[in-house]
Amino acid sequence: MLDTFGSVGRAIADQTRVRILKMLEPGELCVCQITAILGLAPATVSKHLSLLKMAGLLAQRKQGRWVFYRLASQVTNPYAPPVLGLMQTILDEDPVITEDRRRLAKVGDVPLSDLCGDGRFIFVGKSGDESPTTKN
Amino acid sequence: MLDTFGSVGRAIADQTRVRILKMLEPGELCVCQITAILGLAPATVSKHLSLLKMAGLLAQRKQGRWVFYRLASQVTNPYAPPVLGLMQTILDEDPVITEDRRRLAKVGDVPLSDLCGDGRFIFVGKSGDESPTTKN
DNA sequence: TCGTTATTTCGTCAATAGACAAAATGACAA
DNA sequence: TTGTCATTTTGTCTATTGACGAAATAACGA
Repeated sequence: MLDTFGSVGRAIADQTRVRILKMLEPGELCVCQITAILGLAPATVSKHLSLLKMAGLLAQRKQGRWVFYRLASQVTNPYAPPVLGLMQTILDEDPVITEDRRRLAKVGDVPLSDLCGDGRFIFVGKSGDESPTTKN
Repeated sequence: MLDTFGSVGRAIADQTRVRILKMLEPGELCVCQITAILGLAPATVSKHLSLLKMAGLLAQRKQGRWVFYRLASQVTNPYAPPVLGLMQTILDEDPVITEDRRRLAKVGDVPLSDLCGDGRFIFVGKSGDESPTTKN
């Protein structure tokens, strides 16, 4: 019980995982999209996603090679819904979160088949000079 | 903003700190009372209390040599109230929390001047064999 | 089948966190 | 003042966490 709550507590104790939860509010995203927005190594992102899923905060959907994550609607951890509910009421004005949203808007416009491909598509810098750069 | 929320997130990510928050629900407690219930070194408890206070979850009152901590009512961190509110609705059936409450009831009966005094009063074991033992 | 690609798992490393003892601080009491 | 006691700070140790690259896995397409 304390452990179950603890898994949720530890899940939201990390800035990167909070960013993931916030960027999934509008809807599901592919791992490569999340990776592109965060600018972290795929392995790192995968670990965070796995932890969030274990805590019952995220759910997973597999479509071919791609894996889509979304905020959990089915309750596997009784402490997940109130925490998810709280998260959705806060941090909307945070500069990091709004920047993530800006990147998310651009990511949404790029077909997955272009976006993935081993980090060819990476967002650099902040808003203003944030035109996506393409390797090669 | 993300940092401010992060301080609350990290605060509740630790089991010991959750226990502290739960045992303070009925009202303020002296550091030595909290220490007696937790069975941890005073320095460790002090660190946890300081962290919870920094996160805006606890407030402090000094009375002579003793320091009393209580759940924060004044808002110094905008994310503290919703989290404190959530905490008070959960974990009431958790075995660790209920055992802490049992110890709390006993601690309440002991005058502070007896309770403190360098760990003379320590709770051992679980309910059933939990008669407090007194060194000397 | 074989190669390619998205994701996960594994192994490693540096940074952080939680534990304690010892020392420092602050406050009462003689 | 001087001693005592509750609490905090400091230093140290170990365990955990978050990061990455490399290797393993899983799924598509030729």
